[in-house]
Amino acid sequence: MSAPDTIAPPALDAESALAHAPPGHKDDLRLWLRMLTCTTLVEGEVRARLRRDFGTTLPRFDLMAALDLAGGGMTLGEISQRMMVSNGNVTGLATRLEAEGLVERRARPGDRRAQLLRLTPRGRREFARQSAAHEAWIASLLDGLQPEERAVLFRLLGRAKASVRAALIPEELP
Amino acid sequence: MSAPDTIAPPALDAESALAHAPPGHKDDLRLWLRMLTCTTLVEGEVRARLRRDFGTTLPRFDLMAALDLAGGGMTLGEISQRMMVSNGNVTGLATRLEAEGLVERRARPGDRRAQLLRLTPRGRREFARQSAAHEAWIASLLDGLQPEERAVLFRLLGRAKASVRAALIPEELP
DNA sequence: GGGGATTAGTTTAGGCTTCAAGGATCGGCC
DNA sequence: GGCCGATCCTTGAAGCCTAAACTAATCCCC
Repeated sequence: MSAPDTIAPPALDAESALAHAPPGHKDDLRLWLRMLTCTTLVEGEVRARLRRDFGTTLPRFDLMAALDLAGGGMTLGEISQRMMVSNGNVTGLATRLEAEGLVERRARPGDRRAQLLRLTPRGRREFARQSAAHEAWIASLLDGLQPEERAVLFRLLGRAKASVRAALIPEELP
Repeated sequence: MSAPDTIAPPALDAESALAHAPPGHKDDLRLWLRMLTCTTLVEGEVRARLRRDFGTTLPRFDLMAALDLAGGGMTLGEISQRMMVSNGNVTGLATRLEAEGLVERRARPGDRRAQLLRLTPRGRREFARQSAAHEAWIASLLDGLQPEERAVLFRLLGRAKASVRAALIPEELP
């Protein structure tokens, strides 16, 4: 018998590395790792392009996207819920975007605790450019899928999302 | 006419917020946002549980998982490729894990540039505990999916991954 | 051998992110 | 009116992450 081949396989990601693992109850794990790989690939590419083409970052873009969608401004708390990040995180992002003149803080009438964040005109212009490019990037990255595949994938991801939320929410009650 | 209702809709995530946007070429965008939401939900829960139950973090766990799978140790470069993160990132993670006695650096025979990273016995024990819990968490989060749904989702995510890689790789040639 | 390109890893500066603690404000209840 | 708890936001410490510049070692081709 020749020497055992212990050279690591040239796997590119964790999910592929697990592809030849012994069978077991690891199907869910593989599914999760594949989803994560997929997301990481897209996200990394979007980050790189936002930086290269617009000199901005994904969190900044996400925050501006939220503001753009909600025409009337949002409080920092609403933003943090929408972006699924912590409060303090949004504080910092808002501060940097404000310093760049892309968003502005405004007092919310009748509540001196809260502040409404909204895009400045310049912020709106900037975001419009970024948003158009972003949409095209995503479309091109998913270009290899057939229309029906997209529809089924969309539906199944919705089912997955519901499954995760159902497993999550009951535990979050103190 | 009464005052306009400018209160933001109570959407929980970006994808839901987009659900009633005007139709257009935004299907891909919605698909992507749904995938991202799904991933973010799972990832956030895993992070929280790793912290709560084991006092560790997801990047640490991921690095140890890579080492555990590759019995003979991996170089920092291999790890950074597998985890799809930068070189410098792995340097820092390895340093922290080494300080905790969970991994150890070893010279690679015949190449004084590279070093092999491997789990210490204690690291292997720790990871075994964490890994078992992690696998159960994932299974419980995806519990709401039928077996056939999982199979189809797995296949379609594979197609999506291939699509993204195909759109990516040609551009990375200088 | 010697020299240039390549590869492995570290360092640095800056941004992102969380958790936990704290300050300010609001609302309701007596 | 005055207090108590809840809500909104900020701050601070620590870790994660990247890009870019750098050092050290190896490879290779002549």
